[in-house]
Amino acid sequence: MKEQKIYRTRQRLQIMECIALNREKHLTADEIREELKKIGVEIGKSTVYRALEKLIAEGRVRKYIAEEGKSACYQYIDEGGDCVRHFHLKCTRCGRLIHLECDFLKDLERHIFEHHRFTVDNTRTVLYGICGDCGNE
Amino acid sequence: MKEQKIYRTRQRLQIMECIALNREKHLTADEIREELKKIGVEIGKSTVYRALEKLIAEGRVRKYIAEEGKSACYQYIDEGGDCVRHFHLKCTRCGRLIHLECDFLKDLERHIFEHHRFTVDNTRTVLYGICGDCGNE
DNA sequence: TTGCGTGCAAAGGTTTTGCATGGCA
DNA sequence: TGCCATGCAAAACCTTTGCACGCAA
Repeated sequence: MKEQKIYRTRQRLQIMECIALNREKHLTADEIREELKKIGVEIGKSTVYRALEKLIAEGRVRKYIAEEGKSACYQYIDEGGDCVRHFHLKCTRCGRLIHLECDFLKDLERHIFEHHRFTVDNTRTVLYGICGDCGNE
Repeated sequence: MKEQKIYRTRQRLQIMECIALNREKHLTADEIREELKKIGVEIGKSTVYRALEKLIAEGRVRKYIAEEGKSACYQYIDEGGDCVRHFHLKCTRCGRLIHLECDFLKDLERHIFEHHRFTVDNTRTVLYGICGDCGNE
């Protein structure tokens, strides 16, 4: 099992920059291409998908399933930030992303590790559901 | 807004029976067709999808979306039963999808609802991480 | 007889892959 | 120079839709 070198290509840097600039939103693969097109940059579809794949593997980008049937969304993860530690809840109705710092979730991690031999990675895990505001309607 | 009549056709009954027999698993639309083919029954793709759609609307079947792009899974809901809901764990190394039925997760749902006003939807939530087998290497 | 259901093929949409070419290190 | 990356088109995938025909009630 050997590590593969990762080249810093123009495309990869621009995709990364685009996501970092839009860190408060979350973009689909195609929206990333659109954003880049606005500033005169064209990048092939497959390149975007392949770049995102690597960024997710590196833990620099988080992938969301926005809505069924629709395309996935991607969002920048601030390095060293709190997001690496806490959990995320995403409302499937309004799309809001809630950052959750809570000891109960640490217990969850421990429980799953001890009883089910599985180490949860919360940089990739998102809990989907309905937030309080949407549930009250 | 008027109710639409629902006919009890051969296909619908067989699909329902197939899901009910496999209640401890969850099947994709195509797996349902495969199962039926084993006993010499052939049902068109679209029929299966359309039947499942109605069964979900009736609350007789639950749909799980483990991963975007991949096929959805369907599972029978026991009437009056305990609603054996489960969560999914996915190993990001070997790709294995683990079905987790565990009371701790019910506690998690309750906790998040009571303390954070958020209703977790376990039909589309997947916890990512490293499974025991991969972690030991 | 009415109108919902079926099944085929085709369409739709997102993501992946094959392959020749390009470019980082 | 040796690989990895790119980009195009094509393929792969799951799901939905159009339409003529079938069948439950």
